[in-house]
Amino acid sequence: MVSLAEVAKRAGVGTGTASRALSGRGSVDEATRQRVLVAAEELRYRGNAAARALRERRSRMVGLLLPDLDNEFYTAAAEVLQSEVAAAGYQLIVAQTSTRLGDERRAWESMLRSGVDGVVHVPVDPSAPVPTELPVVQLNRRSDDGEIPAVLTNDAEGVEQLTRLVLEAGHRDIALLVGSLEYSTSRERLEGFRRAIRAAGIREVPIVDPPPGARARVVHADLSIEAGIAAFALLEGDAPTAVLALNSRLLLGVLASCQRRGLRVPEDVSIAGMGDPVWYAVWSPAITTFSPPLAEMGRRAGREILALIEHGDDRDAMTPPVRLAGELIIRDSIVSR
Amino acid sequence: MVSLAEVAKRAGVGTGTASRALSGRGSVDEATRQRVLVAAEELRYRGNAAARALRERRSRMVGLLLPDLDNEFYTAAAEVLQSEVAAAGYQLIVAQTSTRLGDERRAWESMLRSGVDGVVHVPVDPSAPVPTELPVVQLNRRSDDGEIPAVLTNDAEGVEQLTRLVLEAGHRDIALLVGSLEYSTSRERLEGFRRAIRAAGIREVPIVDPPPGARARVVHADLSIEAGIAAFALLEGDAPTAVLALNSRLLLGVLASCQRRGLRVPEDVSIAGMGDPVWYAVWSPAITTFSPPLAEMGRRAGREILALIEHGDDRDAMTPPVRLAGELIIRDSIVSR
DNA sequence: TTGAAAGCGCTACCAG
DNA sequence: CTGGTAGCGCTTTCAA
Repeated sequence: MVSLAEVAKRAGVGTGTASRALSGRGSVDEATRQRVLVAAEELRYRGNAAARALRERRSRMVGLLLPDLDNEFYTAAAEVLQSEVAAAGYQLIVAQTSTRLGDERRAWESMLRSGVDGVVHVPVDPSAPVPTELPVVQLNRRSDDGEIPAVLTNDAEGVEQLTRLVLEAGHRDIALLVGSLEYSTSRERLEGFRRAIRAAGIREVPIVDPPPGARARVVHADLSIEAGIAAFALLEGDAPTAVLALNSRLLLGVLASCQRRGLRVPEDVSIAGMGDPVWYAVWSPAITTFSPPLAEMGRRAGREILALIEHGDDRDAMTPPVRLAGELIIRDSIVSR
Repeated sequence: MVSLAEVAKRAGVGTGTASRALSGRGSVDEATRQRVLVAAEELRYRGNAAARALRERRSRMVGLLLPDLDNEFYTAAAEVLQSEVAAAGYQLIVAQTSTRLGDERRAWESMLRSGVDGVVHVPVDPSAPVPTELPVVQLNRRSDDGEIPAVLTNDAEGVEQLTRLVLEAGHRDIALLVGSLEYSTSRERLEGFRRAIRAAGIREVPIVDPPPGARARVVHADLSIEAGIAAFALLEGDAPTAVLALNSRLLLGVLASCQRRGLRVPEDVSIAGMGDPVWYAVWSPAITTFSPPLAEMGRRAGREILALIEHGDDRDAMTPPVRLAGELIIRDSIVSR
């Protein structure tokens, strides 16, 4: 590894001058600067990130803490986030929180040890404390601690709209498949759902022995195909005419269940989704869905964390959370009754 | 940030002893070690990664250079790779190569500047030189430079099997949709395809004005839905009875095209895919596909890069490339003629 | 077993 | 404008 001292020697200057010439900070005679630049070029000088980080007390690295790298919902945001921070000269360090239980704490620890300047965080356990010693921006979901800056979408309104769409199509026997209430997103989505059904005068009924008639059932499930199948099985023999499955894997589970039982979509069961993985639009029927602006959210989270890092703690400028509106995409999976 | 010196002071020892107590290297009296451990705990000592990296001349960071974070094909491997290196105490730094042209070079530069100890690389431009100053393991594809260790799947055999499946179903008018020949994967897949059709006595014909009869057509396309639609359009009016679309987005494009033109799958057009995104199994018809062991590949790439980093340059031990066999998953999208 | 001290490569300060 | 130098926090000799 070629060091600054070697560049300086070759250019016939001191390390201080070489440093200033390369960084552009402080004044250097133009001729001298050129000599240094040439020497650096010839030696293929790249600098030593660790030394710089040690001296400057900042690493120019941003951490991304997410539940799961293999999830189009997060990676759609991560892609843009990476570009955003890279454009500002930062590296992105990625760690996953939920491969095993207790991993969120562990992931935070290793993030902190790595010396990142700030972290973009998709929380899993909303009650877990979030480190206060460095800038943090939460993405998509938020912790119970409402003081942390966050970039979210309008989950409640989105699901409310989606539900209204179903109601307006004449459905009166509706099921909602949603994640654990632990998540702020699930709570907000449920809230949106309830607003819509209440406004339509429909009551929420228990899953076991539900009374007949106009009704809404809510099932909480893990976000997997299997959980979607299991959740739909709970409605067994008394299937709703419309299902809102607020996660692509849950939705896939519902789709699989319908196939197995010979229920046609959307003729027998209308379906609405959340997010917009590429296959939604091509499925037959194409899936009607509420789609958060994931790319925009990733970009915004990147900008916010960079701003927090570079302009220090004007976090007041950002709380309360940024809400970026999602899009209601009406396709063919909801049919009128 | 609490430093080692502070821990040492609190424990009443020198920094050297504190360092040895914490790292476990070198001998320390058990009682002293306990004092240090307690002091570190009380002070919530985390250490300074930059200082350690500077001193030890290694950062305990691994880079991952991939075309695109928003692609289930890579992220399926990335997820496992991240866990693997994290378990060994390494951080994963991610950079994307193909958001804009020339980005691969740029991404490499910033990787190198960041001081990672090694890089797992999914090459985009196979002719671009790969840095030799640090360990590199290529994943899924390889550069023209055959000396670089790589973790691949058996693309050629896989596609050959897939093609045979189609042939055995009686198809004699087949199209292959595959990526640019630039990619080693595409070349290998094409080779597998050709082996199979040759063995069956079927000739490859040009896309424009193809002669009728038993024939195979090959279309190269970008890996997007739109490109899939465009590629299928090239076969316009003279559609094959079976299509191998060797990428999930290309396949989605074919599916979309078939829908628009009222072609039924698989009755009118049989389809075979590559990879295994979650929706393949639930689609109707469920997609028959050749699925590389992405998780296993990610794990292996992680192990190889760690081995290269920690046991130095016994790269000879690994070249030639590791091939992990994929799985032929027979479902319902290919029908007999 | 232990403490003192050198030095990793860099930036920023200070004197010239 | 420039070179010398201190010092960021750590690990690793080296003597004691």
